[in-house]
Amino acid sequence: MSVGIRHDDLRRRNRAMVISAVRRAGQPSRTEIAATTGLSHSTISAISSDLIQEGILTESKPSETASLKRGRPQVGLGLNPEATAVMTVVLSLNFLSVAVIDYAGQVIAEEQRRLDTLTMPRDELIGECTAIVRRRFEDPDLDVRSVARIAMGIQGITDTHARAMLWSPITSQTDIPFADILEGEFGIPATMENDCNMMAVALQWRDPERYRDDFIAILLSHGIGMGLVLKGELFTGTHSSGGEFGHMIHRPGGALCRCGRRGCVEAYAGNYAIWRNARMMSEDAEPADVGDADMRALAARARESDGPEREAYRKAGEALGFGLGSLFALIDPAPVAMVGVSAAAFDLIEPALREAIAQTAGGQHSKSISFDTEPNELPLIREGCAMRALGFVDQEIFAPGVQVKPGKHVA
Amino acid sequence: MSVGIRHDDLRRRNRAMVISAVRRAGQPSRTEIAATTGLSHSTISAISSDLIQEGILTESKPSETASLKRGRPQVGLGLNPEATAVMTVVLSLNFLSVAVIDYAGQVIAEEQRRLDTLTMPRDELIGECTAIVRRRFEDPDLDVRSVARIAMGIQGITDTHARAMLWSPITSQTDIPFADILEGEFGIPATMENDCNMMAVALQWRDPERYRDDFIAILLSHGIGMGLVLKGELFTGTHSSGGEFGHMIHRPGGALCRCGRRGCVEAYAGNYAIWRNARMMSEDAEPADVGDADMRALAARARESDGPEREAYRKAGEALGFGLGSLFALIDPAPVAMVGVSAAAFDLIEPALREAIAQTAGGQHSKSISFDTEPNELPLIREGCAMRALGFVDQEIFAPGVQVKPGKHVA
DNA sequence: CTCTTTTTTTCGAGCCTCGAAAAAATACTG
DNA sequence: CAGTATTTTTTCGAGGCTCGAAAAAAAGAG
Repeated sequence: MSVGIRHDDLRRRNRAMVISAVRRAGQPSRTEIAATTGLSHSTISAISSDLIQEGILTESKPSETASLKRGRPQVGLGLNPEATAVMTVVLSLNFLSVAVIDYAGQVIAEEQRRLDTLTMPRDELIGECTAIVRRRFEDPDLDVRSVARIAMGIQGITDTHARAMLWSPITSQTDIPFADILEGEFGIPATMENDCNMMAVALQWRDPERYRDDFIAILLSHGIGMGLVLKGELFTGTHSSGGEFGHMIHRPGGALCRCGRRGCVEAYAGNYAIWRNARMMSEDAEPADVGDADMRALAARARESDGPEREAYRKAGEALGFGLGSLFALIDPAPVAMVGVSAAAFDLIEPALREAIAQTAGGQHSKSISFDTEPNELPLIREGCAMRALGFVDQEIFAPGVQVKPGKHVA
Repeated sequence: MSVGIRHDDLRRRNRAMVISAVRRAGQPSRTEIAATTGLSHSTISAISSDLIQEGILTESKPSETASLKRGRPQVGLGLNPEATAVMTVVLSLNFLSVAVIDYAGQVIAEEQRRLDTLTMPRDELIGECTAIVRRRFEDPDLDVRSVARIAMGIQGITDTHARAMLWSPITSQTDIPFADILEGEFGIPATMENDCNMMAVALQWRDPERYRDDFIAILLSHGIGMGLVLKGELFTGTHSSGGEFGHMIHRPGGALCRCGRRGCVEAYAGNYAIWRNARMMSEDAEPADVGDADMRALAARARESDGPEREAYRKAGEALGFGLGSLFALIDPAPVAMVGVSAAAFDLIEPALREAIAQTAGGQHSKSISFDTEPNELPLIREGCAMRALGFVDQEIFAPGVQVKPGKHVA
């Protein structure tokens, strides 16, 4: 069962609520905050004056929404950009990037770097990651002590506690405890996040109307990944980052997947699988890396004529459709965002995908399921990491100590 | 975002915590409750003396665990059986049962009845359900006003809010708002629960060691159903009861399922599917009802000789294995309880099932996944309904009013 | 310049939890 | 059998938190 509520938790939680309301709403007045949180004006007044005093919030004086109304004008509350900063590190295939983000969410410094992740030995890979972070800290413009959190995102499987990369397609290395490494190196709390989960987090912030309580973000790239939000919360597996949509079984004993098994969705819909089918290679052919440019050229050819390229995309759509259908049997249909280079070829994928879904339990709603596409995953992953890190800071700045004890579950 | 915590919520929640601790632990002393909830002894003392005064808890004097220790002996706190009562109604294929359960969880009255659910018209089906409940209320031994909740369980799909049956294999009727019907008829709050979810709830109470944070209950009967507990909480779909494991796609375009689609797991592992395969009928053959006795005879024949019967169970195991494998790709492996008549034939199913799982993303753990079997689902469903109803009562008795406002989700 | 309206702050009241100390209830000891 | 030690439970005052009501502040309207 979850633990009882102590008297001191009360303030802590309500402070959290106020900060979260401000981060979400932009420049809300105290009155608006009182309305959305359900707390009384007196309480909001007390909490926000504390937060301002502590330098967490700032009053953003007048102007803004031209006050045409009578009465005392509202004064907006905003996050103080200088309250603290966070750092994001995103490691993807052959590419490493880092960014420093202020408390209000603005990027204040960044650096990107190409490197050959696939062949790189373990130590070198870790070394590159720590080095790029170190260079940011050496930047004289940046006050080192202002960085309160590092969130690292990686393509691959991470553990539930967001401490380590367990497996990744971008390197042959496994089980790298990046969070511990970064914390040890820089003495700043760090987490290791799954790329697709961060995409989902970012979508939630980018378009809260559309991506709110339930939605799915699917990465269509070299591999197939998924970030899933259910009832407003990121869904993770019980041991790992979870949601290995790409490795649901599409055809038992079917095409060879990069993971070594057969018949996974990814073995039909990953870049290498589309490439393999478009070239009419065997379904057992070893998965090969395909560049984004090659994939775009492939899509162009598929649009031109009805040859094996188009058929390859059709097969990808079918695999994705049946996979989504099975998923929808479990969680009910939800809006889907397709992200990554093959999302730019979604026009080639969609017909077969919808046809497949229509044959599944999700089928009755197949027409109403809406798809969005976003070809570029990296900015999304970075945004997600930033929001995640800021979220942790929000929770920690106001909660000096006093964390819930690990309790048993509740009925 | 979720709503702020009011000062009065504090007591409400801590009262809930105490009641829940007592329901879970049996006869805990105040000291034990203080330990598990993390609240101070003074607080527990205050809350429990309130609860005793209100007739919700009782002090179960001494004896019990022979107090060999020095010092003042602990006095156990228990639920007062007379505090209130709940009623469960379970509707399954050709069978309707009702039970009255006291606040401590003991059955105090019950009635069961056979009826032909498949052919029964809508009004008659509803009429039978209300009539059996009415008969309980007419029992002079029962104080009508003591029943505070009705939980109805049904095989089939229910909506997220536990108000209505949307679809069920036991009748051709759809969208029956049983919760509203019972509330309207008897003026007592009611819910409409999915059978497999209730099985999962019951398992959690029966064996909290084994079935705690993450586990799966699978109903192997006429159809294939699933109840899923993740991170200690019942997992439901966003619109429906969710977890339609039986209708994940095993083989695209494959065998005909009772739901009208093709290739579902159920079309290979449901009773009718096993029967169809054992008789070497076409996979397109219309699903037919098979009695439990016939299924037991089939299993016996399969054990005797390696004929089509054994092959039918093998196919069922394969379908279940690949389905579980896909599920484990999404949620990580967890203990599984197999429930229902075909769980008694699990020895015939298990080899192929494990072989299939080994070929999937869950494969690396296939050996460590443990299966439990329970051939009789009805008692589980009833227990689950009872615990669910009592849980609601626990929440409502101490929370007179003051419910959280429907809020937006939190970061 | 005064009145009206709206936002924000102030202030006392009422709860709630906590820690410390007291009270209660039993086993151990000689 | 009386006194001591030990453990559980209750009591009591202190400190904090939120709330509602009223006051204060800051504008536009007339």
